[in-house]
Amino acid sequence: MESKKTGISITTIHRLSYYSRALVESGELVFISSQELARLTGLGDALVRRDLSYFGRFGVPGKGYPVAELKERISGILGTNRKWNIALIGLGNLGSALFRYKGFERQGFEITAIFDNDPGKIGKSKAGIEIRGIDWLEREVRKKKIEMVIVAVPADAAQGVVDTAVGAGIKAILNFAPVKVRVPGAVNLVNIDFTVELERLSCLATGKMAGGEIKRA
Amino acid sequence: MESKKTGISITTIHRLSYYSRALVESGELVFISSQELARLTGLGDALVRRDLSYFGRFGVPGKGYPVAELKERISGILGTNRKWNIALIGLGNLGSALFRYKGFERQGFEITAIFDNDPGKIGKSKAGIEIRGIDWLEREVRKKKIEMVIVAVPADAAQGVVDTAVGAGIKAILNFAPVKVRVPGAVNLVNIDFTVELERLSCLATGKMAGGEIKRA
DNA sequence: TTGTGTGAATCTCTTCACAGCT
DNA sequence: AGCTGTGAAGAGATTCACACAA
Repeated sequence: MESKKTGISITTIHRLSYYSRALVESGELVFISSQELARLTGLGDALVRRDLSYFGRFGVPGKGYPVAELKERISGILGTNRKWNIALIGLGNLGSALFRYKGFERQGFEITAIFDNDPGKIGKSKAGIEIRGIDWLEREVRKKKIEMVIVAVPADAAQGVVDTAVGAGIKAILNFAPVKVRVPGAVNLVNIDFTVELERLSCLATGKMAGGEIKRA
Repeated sequence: MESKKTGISITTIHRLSYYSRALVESGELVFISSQELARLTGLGDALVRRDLSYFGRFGVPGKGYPVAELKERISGILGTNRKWNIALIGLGNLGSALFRYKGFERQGFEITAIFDNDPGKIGKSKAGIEIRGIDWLEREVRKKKIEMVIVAVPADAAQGVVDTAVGAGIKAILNFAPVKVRVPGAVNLVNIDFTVELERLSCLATGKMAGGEIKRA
């Protein structure tokens, strides 16, 4: 299950998102050079070329990369050339904000089911989606062909709902709860942890550290 | 300005947050071994020791690290042993959710000023904090000793408010807008980009990539 | 001439393995 | 005996620098 020989590293994947965004912003160019892409993303041009070389060689010497094809290749890799049905678990402050967040739909991500354990919310609807208890998860996953869940519940409930999601066959989880949740190796988990990021920031802002300077990203 | 000889890397910083959290969960131990800390965080024990060695040597062979001192050291590095006054810019869905987010206060982060450009919101109060237009930022930063801002505005407004914040002397910015914002070298910027993380997840879930497997984090 | 693709060099992070402290 | 701290090895990631294609 671990990496074999060749492989796109996770850091490259991360940058692909930025290239993708830069391409949208770059307007109506037909070709774009690694140097221009580097400028738009704040990265080095050699790194851009190295990253794009994983797709096989399709840059044109003297001109750059064909923008349309590049976009297509990247969205193929990122999985944004298709639709993803997502279940949102937890409709508190954060969950509600995420539900209304506009950035998701544009990339083919759509929240099509909502779960919460508050009896006051269960049965109500939000933008046409009925809010269910977590015990409905497995049923809804099957019925609505859900492949991804967003976990926006309190820390102490997170492992429980993640286990339920894994039990329902979910293979992709975006977790906002500030805890280390455990999943089987075959399940993909990405964490977004506000507290950790704030701490990273306060650390940087605090400046000089014991024994030296912090190396910037 | 770049790293000199010794320096704590940004990846180490990131893990310090996890150690910190693990220590809180670890209960009333007096000493904790690198192995135990590794188990709690899912990391390797050698890595834990390497990370903690940046603080100078204070682990006790045969016993482990003194928990109380370790906590103190880590919060000193992370800057969570003090209070941070934060301005929230943008009180939309996400901004409102962040304002009510409980996880911040516990670490000494407190939102003490709120800015928005919606005339319908300006002048109103939220939990005792009056909502101001962005033109009040500099005044409020001075008056309330604000050192950090959270940017939760739409993508196209982000660079503008970041520039304003930088102009007001802010040196630490947590940006939620899904764009690459530019800041002077002396300003610390941390981005939390939901779209990028979702794409990372859909990429992982899409599985085999062109030319090979993805290497897991 | 311009800009790709890539070996080789460099730099950084992680793991190994073990000397030495308690 | 148990566990830290760290040199050295290993694994990756990034940058350099240049042959080569259009």
